[in-house]
Amino acid sequence: MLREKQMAERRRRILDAAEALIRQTGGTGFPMLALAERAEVSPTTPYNLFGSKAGVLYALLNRTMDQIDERTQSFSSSNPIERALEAAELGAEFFARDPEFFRSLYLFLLGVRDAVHRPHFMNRGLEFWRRPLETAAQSEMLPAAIKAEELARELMIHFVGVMELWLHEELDNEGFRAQTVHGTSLLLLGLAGDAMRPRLLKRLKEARRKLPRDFSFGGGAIGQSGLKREMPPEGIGSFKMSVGEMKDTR
Amino acid sequence: MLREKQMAERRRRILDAAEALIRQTGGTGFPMLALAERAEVSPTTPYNLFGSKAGVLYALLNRTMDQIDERTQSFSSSNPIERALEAAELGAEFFARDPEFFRSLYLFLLGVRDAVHRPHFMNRGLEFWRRPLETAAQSEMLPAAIKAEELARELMIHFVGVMELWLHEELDNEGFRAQTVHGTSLLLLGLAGDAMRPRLLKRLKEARRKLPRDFSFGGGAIGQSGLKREMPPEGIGSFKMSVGEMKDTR
DNA sequence: GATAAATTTATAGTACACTACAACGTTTTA
DNA sequence: TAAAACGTTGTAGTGTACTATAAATTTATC
Repeated sequence: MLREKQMAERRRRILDAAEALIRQTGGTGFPMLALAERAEVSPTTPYNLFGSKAGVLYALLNRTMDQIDERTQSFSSSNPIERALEAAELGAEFFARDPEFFRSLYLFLLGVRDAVHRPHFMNRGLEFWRRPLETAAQSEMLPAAIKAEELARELMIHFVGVMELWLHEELDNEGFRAQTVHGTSLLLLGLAGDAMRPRLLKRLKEARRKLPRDFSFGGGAIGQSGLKREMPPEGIGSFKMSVGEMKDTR
Repeated sequence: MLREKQMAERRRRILDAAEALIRQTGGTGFPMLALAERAEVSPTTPYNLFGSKAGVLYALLNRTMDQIDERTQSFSSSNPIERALEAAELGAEFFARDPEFFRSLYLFLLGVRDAVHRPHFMNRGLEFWRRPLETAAQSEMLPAAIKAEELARELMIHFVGVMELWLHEELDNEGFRAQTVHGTSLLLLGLAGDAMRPRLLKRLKEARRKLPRDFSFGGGAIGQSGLKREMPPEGIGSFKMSVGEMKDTR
């Protein structure tokens, strides 16, 4: 009993320390030793409790999402399609509200194979998109061509794609929100009945205005696939150590 | 002149070695020293030529895509919507045809901040989706609510999202293809005129049958956000070293 | 209160990416 | 042909995640 309580306490301290370090250093590049010191545990304890650095960060992400879960419980609209749009705005807003923190976390976690924490997290994401569509199943809102679950999955997939651009800074916060709403509207548009179409087209057009103007990514062509020098003009230093925000690590 | 030729030759050897090592070891976890040895260059040369391990891998990815670029140049259909569906199949097929290789590469590169190679690569991806829609701009195929560029971007975003699931093995090759076609159909459905709708609905339904049956991810709930033990039953060993396929590195 | 059980701690060690720098050899220039 | 410019090489070194293990400490049990 006491044992478990103390373990939970240590876990909490470690996650607190990790969050503080991310905010302080602006990335996940902090040494595990610094984490242990700040959490006032031994250097090996984070490994005992979370298995790896990725384990710590996934647990932190999950905890953070717990804290905000309440927000996503209530939708003001009674129409499934409207609720899906609400979810899109809510989802984008959630991450865009704390960009440095989430970008750091995701940039690290996206490239990580983690069979422990990731499934929980992905289920949670799917659930987030499924909820607004719940009543759509029995209502006549959705045509027979698709099930609510299938649509939820498409909405999540789109969101993941937008997120991927956002966290690589190919999309700013404004673009993140706009692109999410834009794609969500577009995905819904194909299924909506004539009654909802005008509403969705309106949302599409609104979001469209806030989409990034230039649809290309910085940099551009750098010669034929490795036959020329593909180094940045000002030298290597500028990107050498920016790999996943980590100094060396993994 | 000769100098450049030799440098290109060294680059080629390094990329060849990297590809061979990935196929041999089934991941990107090989040491840079092994890469240098296999390419018969000094340990520091890959850093001189590519800046980092990520640089090597991005260059390799780009080179690989060069080799297959021809394939994506021709579409058999004259209808933009049909061509977009062709692109969806082609895109999924391209990666699914060599899953170990691309999964390794992406799992590493997704989590990496790289201002040098990534923009080139993303532009290339966008171009891939833009091409089938090229003639859609002047034709009456697309409604005024959206531009071809905007649609191309949505298709790419969706593809990126599907890819993210696939490379984390939350989608197998079959699911990758089906989900890509499914989402592409759905995105197009909202914009298609009445003439194309039946065709798209048919594609949607076909793809739907091949979608994964269970829409949840393995693992599932693991207790309240880090207050309980979140370790795998059989111990830590099974995932400790699977972080991004790298042993330590970055 | 004494003993057993479990887990944290401390320490030392491994493997790796990446860096710095001086010496070398090769290519280019004059 | 001589000299200069340049990139590669070799080596040594830094910082990091992660591991192994034995000792210490804390908790649970009798």
